[in-house]
Amino acid sequence: MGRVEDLQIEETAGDAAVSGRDRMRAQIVEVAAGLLATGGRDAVSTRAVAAAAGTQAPTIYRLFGDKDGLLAAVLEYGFATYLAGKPPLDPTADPIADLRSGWELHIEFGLTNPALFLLMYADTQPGKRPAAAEAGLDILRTRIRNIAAAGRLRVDVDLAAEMVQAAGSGAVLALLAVPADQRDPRLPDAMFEAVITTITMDANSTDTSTTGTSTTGTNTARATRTAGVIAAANALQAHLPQLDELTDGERHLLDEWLTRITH
Amino acid sequence: MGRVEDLQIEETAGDAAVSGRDRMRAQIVEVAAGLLATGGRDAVSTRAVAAAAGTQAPTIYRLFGDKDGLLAAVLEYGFATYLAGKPPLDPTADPIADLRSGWELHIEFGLTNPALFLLMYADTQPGKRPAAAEAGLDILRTRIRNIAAAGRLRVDVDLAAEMVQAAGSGAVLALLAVPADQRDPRLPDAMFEAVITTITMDANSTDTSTTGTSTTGTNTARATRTAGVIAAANALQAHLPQLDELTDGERHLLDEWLTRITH
DNA sequence: ATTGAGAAGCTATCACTGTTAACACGATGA
DNA sequence: TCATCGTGTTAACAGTGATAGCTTCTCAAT
Repeated sequence: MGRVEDLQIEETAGDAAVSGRDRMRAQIVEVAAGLLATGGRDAVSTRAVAAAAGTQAPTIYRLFGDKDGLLAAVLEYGFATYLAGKPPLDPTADPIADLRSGWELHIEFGLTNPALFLLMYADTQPGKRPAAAEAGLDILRTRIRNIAAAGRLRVDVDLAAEMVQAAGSGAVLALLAVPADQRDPRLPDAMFEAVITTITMDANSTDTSTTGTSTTGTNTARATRTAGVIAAANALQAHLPQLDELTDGERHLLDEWLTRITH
Repeated sequence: MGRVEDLQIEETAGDAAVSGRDRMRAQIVEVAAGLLATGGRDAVSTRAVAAAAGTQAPTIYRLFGDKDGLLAAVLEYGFATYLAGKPPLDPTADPIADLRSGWELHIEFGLTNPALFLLMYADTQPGKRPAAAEAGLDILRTRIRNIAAAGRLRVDVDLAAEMVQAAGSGAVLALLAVPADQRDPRLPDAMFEAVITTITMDANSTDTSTTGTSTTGTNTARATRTAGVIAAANALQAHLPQLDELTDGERHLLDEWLTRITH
């Protein structure tokens, strides 16, 4: 029998008694979040969490109802904690840049908290979406509404938000499904570019953007300039096995060059 | 600890014995697939599967190693079964239309088999992708390669395939996370539109236009393919001075090869 | 100050899970 | 004929989520 919990009790002795329950609740959530982050979902068992928090399994059920309640609390806590560690919200200069920052927030959250991210978007039984996912969607919806307010949104806000969220979760899932050293770092940017050009329209027909922060304009300009080159390289690469005019060695070398061009 | 890795050794043992084993294996997989479809992931327990298949739990471990092996077999079976019930593959008229049909195949698979879909794309522990997911990606990659062969692909094949897959899984996940009557039916089409306009270019916006694909003739397929090769080589040669990715020597050598191809 | 009520701790337990060991049966191949 | 190996079957082990029921403690009301 461990008498270790005396320390915690004395720690909270100065606080009000009502905070004892909240303290224990918070500690359980934090411990569970730690177990989830280090050991994945299977590491979060009621007994393991209770032991690490210095209590017993029934306490979890008294405070959270059941294990799903605990996981929901962990998800909410983890998401809120992550958001709290980030710039709370941008004022606003360019609404599309603001959306991009929200996008990057989501991507980074997924890549740094895979277990939480899976809980958030991929663990749900059909029909129910966790509150944290709804909160994330609200963040996107708010920023998209600013784009709409600027008169640059092509589709309705709800569809645009779902598209951004779907693109983000899909990109993160695709990245997570592959070893870290084999991930294509261009995927998130490419996905955002695809969605943003579909749901928005240019401010003017002429590119008046002077700030270098927006990579959209420069990338698009460069992309259209070299699109023909890349398309030609892709086409040649697709036909590579049929290039009887080249030797095996030449084909191999050409493949490397074309990959260098297209990537 | 599974000590059963001799699955492929007794392939040549006997006919009756092998068929008996395979029969049992197939029945277990089918039963497990049924349980997964009706009751979700939690309904697939070794005892439940064994009982429904008329055997005992240890049989599963002899045939599949462990439960993950069983689930992998179920996923493979479910995906293959779904594909078998669909038009096997299109010949080719418009490569983009072909990609769209592959896209719709994936979306429909996810919506009609949520549990399998989650197993495929959302259940993976970081770093490992199930074989069925790789197979699905290959379907997309093949069709995208046809777009590249037509000289209309803006980005490299791998990135394009990952984008399409990410957009598809993200869209399905977003749809599944919401009650069926609240789903926005425009989401999949909108996502495809976003991706396809980003990764491809219009047929007439490139100097490698392969309008010859519609030319008539007996050897149309092969003839147009070589025509596409030559067009791509010509386009690449025209843009040779802009290929900053290559050194002077490489550019010179590439020039010789392209000349050899086009002549 | 006593008391009563309710919250919390704690043990034991249930039904179930994945997984494995151990034994019995049957056919197969030498 | 015999030894072997695949298979069927039972039993068991270690954990899991979840509850019941007991004990202890706190604290406001009397």
